[in-house]
Amino acid sequence: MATDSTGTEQRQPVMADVAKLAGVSHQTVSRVLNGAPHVKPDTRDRVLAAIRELDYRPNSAARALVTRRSQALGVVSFDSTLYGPASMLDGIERAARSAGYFVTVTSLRSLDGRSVQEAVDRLRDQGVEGVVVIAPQTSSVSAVARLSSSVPLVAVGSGDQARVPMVSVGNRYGAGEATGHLIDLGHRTVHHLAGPVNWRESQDREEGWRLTLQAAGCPVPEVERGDWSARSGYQAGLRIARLREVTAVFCANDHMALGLLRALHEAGRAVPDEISVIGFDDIPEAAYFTPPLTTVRQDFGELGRRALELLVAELEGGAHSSPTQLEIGPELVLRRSAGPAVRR
Amino acid sequence: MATDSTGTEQRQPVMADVAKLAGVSHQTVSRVLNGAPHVKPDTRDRVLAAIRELDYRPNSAARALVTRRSQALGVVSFDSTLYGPASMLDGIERAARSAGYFVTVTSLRSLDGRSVQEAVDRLRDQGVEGVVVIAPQTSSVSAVARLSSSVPLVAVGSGDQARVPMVSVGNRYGAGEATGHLIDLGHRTVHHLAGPVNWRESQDREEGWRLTLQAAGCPVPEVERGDWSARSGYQAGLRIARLREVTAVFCANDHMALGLLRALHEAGRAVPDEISVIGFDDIPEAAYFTPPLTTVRQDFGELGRRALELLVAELEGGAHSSPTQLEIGPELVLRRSAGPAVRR
DNA sequence: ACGAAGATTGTTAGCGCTAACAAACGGCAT
DNA sequence: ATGCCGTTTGTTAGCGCTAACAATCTTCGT
Repeated sequence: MATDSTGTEQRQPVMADVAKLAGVSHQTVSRVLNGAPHVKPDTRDRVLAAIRELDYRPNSAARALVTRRSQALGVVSFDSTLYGPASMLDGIERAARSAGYFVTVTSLRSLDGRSVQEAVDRLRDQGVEGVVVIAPQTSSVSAVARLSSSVPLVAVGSGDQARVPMVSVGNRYGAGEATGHLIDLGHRTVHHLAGPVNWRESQDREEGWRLTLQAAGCPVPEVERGDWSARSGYQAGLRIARLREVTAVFCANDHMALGLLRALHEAGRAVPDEISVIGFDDIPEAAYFTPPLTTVRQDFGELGRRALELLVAELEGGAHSSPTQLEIGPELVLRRSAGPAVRR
Repeated sequence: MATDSTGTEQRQPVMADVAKLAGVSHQTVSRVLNGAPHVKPDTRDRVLAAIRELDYRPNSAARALVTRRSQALGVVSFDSTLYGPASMLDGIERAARSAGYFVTVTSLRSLDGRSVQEAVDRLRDQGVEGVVVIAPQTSSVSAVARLSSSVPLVAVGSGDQARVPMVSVGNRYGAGEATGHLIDLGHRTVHHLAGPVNWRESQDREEGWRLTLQAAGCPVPEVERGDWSARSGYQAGLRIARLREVTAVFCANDHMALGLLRALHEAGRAVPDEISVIGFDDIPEAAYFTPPLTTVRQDFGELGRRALELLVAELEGGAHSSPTQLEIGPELVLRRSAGPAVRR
């Protein structure tokens, strides 16, 4: 109708334009677009040709309005600058794309309950069909658990307390592996440089460490604590370097281990000859630390992928047949920063 | 109308429901929602109360359909696992949020023209109002330039060849600073560990290095080349360690510098006493390398933020008054990995 | 050759919202 | 009181698409 109003309209073509050009009804165009059955090949070809000729693009808002499906999923992430969250996001996005969804992200600086709730609401208002929350802190875990959300939601993080589907890594197990390895190496005990108290992953790793120590009958030393950053690891390292009895340290993540390594180096304490160090994460740089870092690898990408699969299953399956709590096993990667205890 | 069909409908409330409850027309509800003038405070309050009572959420698809605005922007990123892209994405998202937009991401593994074009198309089909392309490779830069896109588009990357608005860091300048610093320190010349040839940033940094060397009358040694990874830096380092005449190396990024540091250490070449090393990026870990890395800081977050501002200006300004090519100045950060040349 | 059962296409009615216009309501100058 | 103007509200049309159903055309058995 508008094609002839001024003659040179250059409005985006709509389905009706395609229909007219192909000599069919708009519904038939819709059928072709959606792969509906019962369209004569000949007709389909004409429609397709018309679509190409006009460079027609379906309007997603109109489709979303009537189908009530936006093809969009939301991700609430925490500081997506960090390697972990960034990798998970990446995994999520890839998996989403291959499942036919778009991903809308929103990155939080703080993970208190209100922020998470707000972010989820915003996303939901935008029409996402489901949400993945990258929720490592305990506060956010409980926030997620409390979420009065009307969208399907999956959490990636650590822990099993929340009442939402969640995929996480076996932090206790990984910490146990690392600690056990050091004990096997002959260390009398293993010190621990932990992450922030209010992070679930930090708690789990600490617990894994403690339990393993106890099971082996080793004394459980005081925990040093950092905030995940290399800087905090360095500061903790300064303290640890002064403790002559320390021969092995398990760090809750690689960044802190890096800082620790640096502090130890400055203090003239040789790694691994005097002190063994093990990290957690296996960031890509870990193999090039001085010395190369023995660490516990976790596959963040896989984590994200699984979370997304869970969400999609919930979205499309309807039936909640799939397990609602998933744990991915981490893996100890041996490098040079941990060696046998040597008594001098 | 549906509230009484089966009695216990639990369909999401729509504007009409709110209108009925507040005793006004749906248009008035719309007016309240959109802050239109000429609504009696009393009426507004009643509408607001009804909205709260029903927990009404406007349907964004319906709004997008009629307003032709989706409130969504797209980001095409390259391997958002890397620190740079991840930080830019983060900056973009934050800026977008505060400007009232959502961000839909799609992360590419390869940045050839077809992939970029496809990604932009996908995004556009989804209804984004504009797109930011994080486009560091030359192939993608030209791809972007060629993009037959009907959405406003801004690129973040390096270079000024493309015909699209772009924000980038002063790679030549930064490389010059680093190289100049080493020359000032008394080094006869500076070697260069470059990035992949087809990356624009790599080319620019190399050019900055070369020009500075030439300007100072220094010999320009053969370039070593890596692929940005610590691993490739390590391998290049193995080669460099054998070259006795090398006293200073400028690395095109921090990760390669890390690998180089490790190789040098293994080869027993002291940094900075025997060889000085400077990186580029200033990733958070750089300060904790052994030794702490002197490097050129670039503010990725700021880059993303600026790109988004440019896009929003284009979107909302209409008038293309703002400069269409922006460059952010990097900054040399002095740490311990670079020191005076010492002749022994 | 006739009707039933598919196959294929068209028609109609919204999805939930905003834009545009129309109507109703007040206040105030005359 | 009368009419004019600005304020406040309501009514009517779509936005571009899909769902549901109606209409038409084939094909085939008998």
